[in-house]
Amino acid sequence: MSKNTREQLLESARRCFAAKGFYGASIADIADEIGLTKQALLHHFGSKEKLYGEILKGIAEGIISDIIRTRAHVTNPLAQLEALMTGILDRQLAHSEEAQILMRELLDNRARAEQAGNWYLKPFLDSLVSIVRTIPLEEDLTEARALALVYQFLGSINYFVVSEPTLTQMFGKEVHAAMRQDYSEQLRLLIRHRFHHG
Amino acid sequence: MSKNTREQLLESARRCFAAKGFYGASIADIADEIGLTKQALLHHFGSKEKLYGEILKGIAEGIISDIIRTRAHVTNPLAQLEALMTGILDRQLAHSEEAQILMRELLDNRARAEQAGNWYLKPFLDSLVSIVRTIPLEEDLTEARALALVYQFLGSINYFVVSEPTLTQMFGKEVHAAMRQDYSEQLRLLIRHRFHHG
DNA sequence: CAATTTCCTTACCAATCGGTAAGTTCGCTT
DNA sequence: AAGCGAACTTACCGATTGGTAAGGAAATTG
Repeated sequence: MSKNTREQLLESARRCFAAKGFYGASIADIADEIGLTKQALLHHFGSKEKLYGEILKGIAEGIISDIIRTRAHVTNPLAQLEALMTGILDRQLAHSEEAQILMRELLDNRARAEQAGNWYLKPFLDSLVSIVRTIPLEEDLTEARALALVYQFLGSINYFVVSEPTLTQMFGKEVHAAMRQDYSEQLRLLIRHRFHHG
Repeated sequence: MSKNTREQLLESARRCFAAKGFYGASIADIADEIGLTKQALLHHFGSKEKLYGEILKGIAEGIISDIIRTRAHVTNPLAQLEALMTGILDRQLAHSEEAQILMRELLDNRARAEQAGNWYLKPFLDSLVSIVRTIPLEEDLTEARALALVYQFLGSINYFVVSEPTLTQMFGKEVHAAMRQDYSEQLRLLIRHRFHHG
């Protein structure tokens, strides 16, 4: 039964951290959401920071294993890039709390001043860069240029996922549903056009 | 002298909210940064929420006035879109606190559950959509499709700006400086390629 | 010169934060 | 049946949060 409680706490924490951020979410809220006291949470995770750390680790592992699975099934580098990006889009849309937490992490670790190398997703970025650099006619891109390119697509994806509530608020449910349906194709178009050299 | 103090408080608040978010930044910190007590801040702004509201309003006004200025100088719609996007990129890079605050707002107003229409930047998005829909061969895009398209570029920009500390941490100062230098051109390439129909 | 307003202070408040200490209640082992 | 550790609870703790109340100094106004 302990395993279950732990998983429930992690789920609740994922929701709370996504919605309110690390500072805004209280461990009392998180525990309360599944009918426990904050001391029960502390019993399982030791501290708020450790709980948050486990969540970050879990998210990174999920994303990276997704990537590895995708890379195994596609060989052509451009198709691989396309598959990876739409795969990430689908994943983030399905688990938008994860996208929110990662976006917040991007904003907060400036303040938290974590030591270098502590970031879980660098291998993921590195593999994207190396894929771009094997695309025909793009082999001699500098690391910075390839990274900038990759980052444009990643930015599009994450920004869109994270904007859901605001977009729905501003343009209505129907428009956002249509956007969501189109986005995958639009992303593919964007990538293809970018690499379709005259 | 009051005007000066007010402006100093706004600047300090902008920095703090950008770095720590609405919940993470305390009014005591903000006031302390210019050598005052939090009660002085409350005297000028009434409450934390009102202070934050003024900052949001200021940011939106700045961006929108930038847009209006740009639109007056360029006529061709594709060139206009390009100029607007690179203009926004430059602006956000120069005032990265603003980009951070807007990104946080995107994440937090889900939790704050603000009433619809309360968002300051809708007119800005609307004008971008209308520009896209006047680009040759794109006239019959639906609103959702045009918005998705615009959002891809905006996402690229804001995500990049906000990632500065993390990118610097992961890849070093030099790589990030190179990325920053390239990003404007890469953005232009992305836009041009996207609309360059075979 | 007197009165008022602006700007800021110290003093205080209840609420909430993350975390510690000390049980209690349970199921499992020996 | 005795013991034990895991899973929780209530009861606290000091620190910090946003905000109120009251007053003082100084400039502005009558």
